[in-house]
Amino acid sequence: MLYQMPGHLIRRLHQLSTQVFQHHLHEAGYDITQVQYATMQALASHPGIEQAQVANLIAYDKATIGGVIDRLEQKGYILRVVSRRDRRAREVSLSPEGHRIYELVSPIVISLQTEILGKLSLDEQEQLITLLKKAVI
Amino acid sequence: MLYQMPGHLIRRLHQLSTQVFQHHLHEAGYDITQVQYATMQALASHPGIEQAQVANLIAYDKATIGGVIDRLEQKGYILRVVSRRDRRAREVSLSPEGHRIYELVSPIVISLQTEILGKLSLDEQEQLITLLKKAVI
DNA sequence: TACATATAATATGTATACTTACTATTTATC
DNA sequence: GATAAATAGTAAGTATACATATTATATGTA
Repeated sequence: MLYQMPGHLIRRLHQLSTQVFQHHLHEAGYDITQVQYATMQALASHPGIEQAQVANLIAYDKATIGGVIDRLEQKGYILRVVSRRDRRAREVSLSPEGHRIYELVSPIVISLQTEILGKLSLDEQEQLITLLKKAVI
Repeated sequence: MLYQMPGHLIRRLHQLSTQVFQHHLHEAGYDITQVQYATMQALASHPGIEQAQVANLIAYDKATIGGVIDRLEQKGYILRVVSRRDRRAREVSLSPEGHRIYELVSPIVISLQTEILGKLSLDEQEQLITLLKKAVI
């Protein structure tokens, strides 16, 4: 009966998704997690954004994003400066090195997405993505 | 483009699922997580099972399950004894109190499943569950 | 302008989630 | 029966994930 519950199935698929991601990136010699990639993606398309906006963009808790950004900063992939407009805020952007890594990693990330749903036909993958999008709107 | 990636969508849905679960159980006065419930479910249907088998049943890492079982034991919901057959192993089962809580909580857990997929029609929910099952087999 | 309210980020604490290493014990092999 | 290999569980370390509290700063209102 557990195996019928969406909650359980979603957890399993998330687990699988994380494993596929980690496996491919590690294989290619990168040490970047899914959430770190999502953050870099947000910064690539919105340079100079504030931390709180990063959290909004990728649907994360601000405390969680704080830690993610700490680690990306330690790796030298991110620049974080106090905003002149609002001294409470931190403006975050990719460093040149961060941008370079982002460009190198993106094709890998895009190509592994199909493998996450490898048990499904391409048609079913499309259906699932459509349903997932509708479910999380 | 991030919003097209299954990995990202799955993470979002997992996040939503966890929130719905936690909200309803907290509302009802229980302090039990999804994983703790899954563990109790496994023990309800397989009393006296070993920890490693719990991990297999609900698809978890043995180190993670060790921590989950620690916390359930602290709450008094679980009994853990060294196996006489194999002194490395720990046989785990629900305590009477754990069983009582499991019975009380189960109807709540079952009823909240639909809410996790609340944005979808019942038809779409069925479709999604079918696809998820196929994806994680 | 004083002060209440709101907001951005950090700090703290709890609970996953997994990896690698380690201990205790069992099983297989000689 | 001795010993190598395998297995069950724990320990330590890293990275989410979120709730609550705190600090610093900004904003709205009397």
